[in-house]
Amino acid sequence: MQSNERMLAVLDLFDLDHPEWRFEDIAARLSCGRSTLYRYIKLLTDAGFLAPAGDSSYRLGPRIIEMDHQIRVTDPLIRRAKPLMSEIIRDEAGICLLCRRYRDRVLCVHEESSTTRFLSNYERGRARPLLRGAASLAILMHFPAHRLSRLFNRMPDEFAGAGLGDTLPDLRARLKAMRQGGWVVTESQVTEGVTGVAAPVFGADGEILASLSITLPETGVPPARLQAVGKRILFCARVVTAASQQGDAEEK
Amino acid sequence: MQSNERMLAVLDLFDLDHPEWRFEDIAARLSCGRSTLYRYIKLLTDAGFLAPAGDSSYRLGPRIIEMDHQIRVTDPLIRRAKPLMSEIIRDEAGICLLCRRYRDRVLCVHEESSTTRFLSNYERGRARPLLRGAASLAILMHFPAHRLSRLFNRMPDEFAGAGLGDTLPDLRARLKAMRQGGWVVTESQVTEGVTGVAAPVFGADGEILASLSITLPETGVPPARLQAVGKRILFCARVVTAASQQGDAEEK
DNA sequence: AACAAAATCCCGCGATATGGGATTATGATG
DNA sequence: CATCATAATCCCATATCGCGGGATTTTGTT
Repeated sequence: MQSNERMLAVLDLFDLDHPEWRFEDIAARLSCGRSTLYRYIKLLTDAGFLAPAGDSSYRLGPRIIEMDHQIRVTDPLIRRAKPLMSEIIRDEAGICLLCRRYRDRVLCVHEESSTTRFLSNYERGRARPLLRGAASLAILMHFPAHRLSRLFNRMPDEFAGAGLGDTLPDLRARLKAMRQGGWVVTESQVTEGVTGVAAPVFGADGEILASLSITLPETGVPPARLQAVGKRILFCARVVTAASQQGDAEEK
Repeated sequence: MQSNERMLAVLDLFDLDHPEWRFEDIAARLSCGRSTLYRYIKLLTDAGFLAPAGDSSYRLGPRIIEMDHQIRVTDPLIRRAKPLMSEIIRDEAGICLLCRRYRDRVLCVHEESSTTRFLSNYERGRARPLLRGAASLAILMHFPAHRLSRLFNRMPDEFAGAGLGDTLPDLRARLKAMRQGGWVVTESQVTEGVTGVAAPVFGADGEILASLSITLPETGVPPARLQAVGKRILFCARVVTAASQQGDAEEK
């Protein structure tokens, strides 16, 4: 299996820092023959995944926009969480996020914002480190043991750097303490000057699936208020979890 | 070239009406061997384009969300139009849309909404018929002659049904009249009870590229107000066009 | 019309994609 | 834990086609 991988590798070149690629640069990066690459690009362009951007350059294409809309409208997790998230930000100025695991990161898959908009650079479609920020930690603290081991052994320095522990037992103890709190609170871990409050959402199989969080546009939030926000977020996360388990049961 | 097409054909199965596919149904639809299809699905899943949804079912995956975000943040057309669109809906209750050609339809690629939210079923990522609605007509009226001929000859009934003309000369005359107005106004053509006002955006090559429009949540809008809105939309569309031409010139 | 660059076509052979059977992994149940 | 059914992966030889550099055509600019 080579050809299909190579074609998908073309799409993998596009990211926030390199949103547009010239033909020759793609060819050089992927060590591809000219004819072969023109063939891949023609296929991807015809399918809408790439779009010509002039001067033998290409950008990601409209089919992606269309497919993202399909996800937004039909994804069961998003549909279950959305009304709760809308209600959350009715009461609290901030941005409510639904995030899920994606590779070794956490991806925001839905966002609801109060009318008081403020700058947050964590929005739908944005992937973030798994080890920082409430939305991520709410997922990490429920990681299955073997997965956690594997991850820790792969990047111990990152765990230490994030203040999560220098050893695996240390890490486990910290995550256990977080779990017992039910929800996570962080300040300025991802975005300066904000407070994150997040709780876990589980899938039908009982494994960690996502997190529901709110980003408040301030730090130094009074404990009583944090408690109230945390309880609300936890409550709503549990509703989503229950809906997922019920929804899956009904589909069988 | 067969294998890559077949793999992309898997992704083409997913739409709003069929957001989730079972393994056997994909296999039956695409007349694919089991091993082959498992291989495709593994590749697409590993790359993030598909996600397992339980019971041998799959949905579109997180990489799409991520790539859509990349488009949203980096696409030059969207970036140029966005501030103008934000300003438009500051003055007018409604939904401002940026739409572009996509196959034989028109796709909404960006949306700005005033705080007074109302139901519109035309949103970012949603493709619409090329022959109905202001956003579409603003593009159609500037279609190059040969393209228009080809399209008309492919579906004359649709043009007649949309009230655009029974013959090609008739159609051309109507589109010419629209062009001379500078912008297009439609009522309830796509969504009941709304008025659409749209103007064309051209690319650096002078060809029609997109349309900028606003959807007002009412019909029977007084002519004077329509005139003012139309002028504003046209002005902003011209700014985007000029910015595109300038932007492309600067990049050379 | 001239020219340069971009994109497409050509072609034969070596690489690999294929698919059905065999095997392994997984999840549910008792 | 054992059993069983189903889902997913592996195997393999052969049929298919993907490859890439040169040739050719198309496109855009002057």
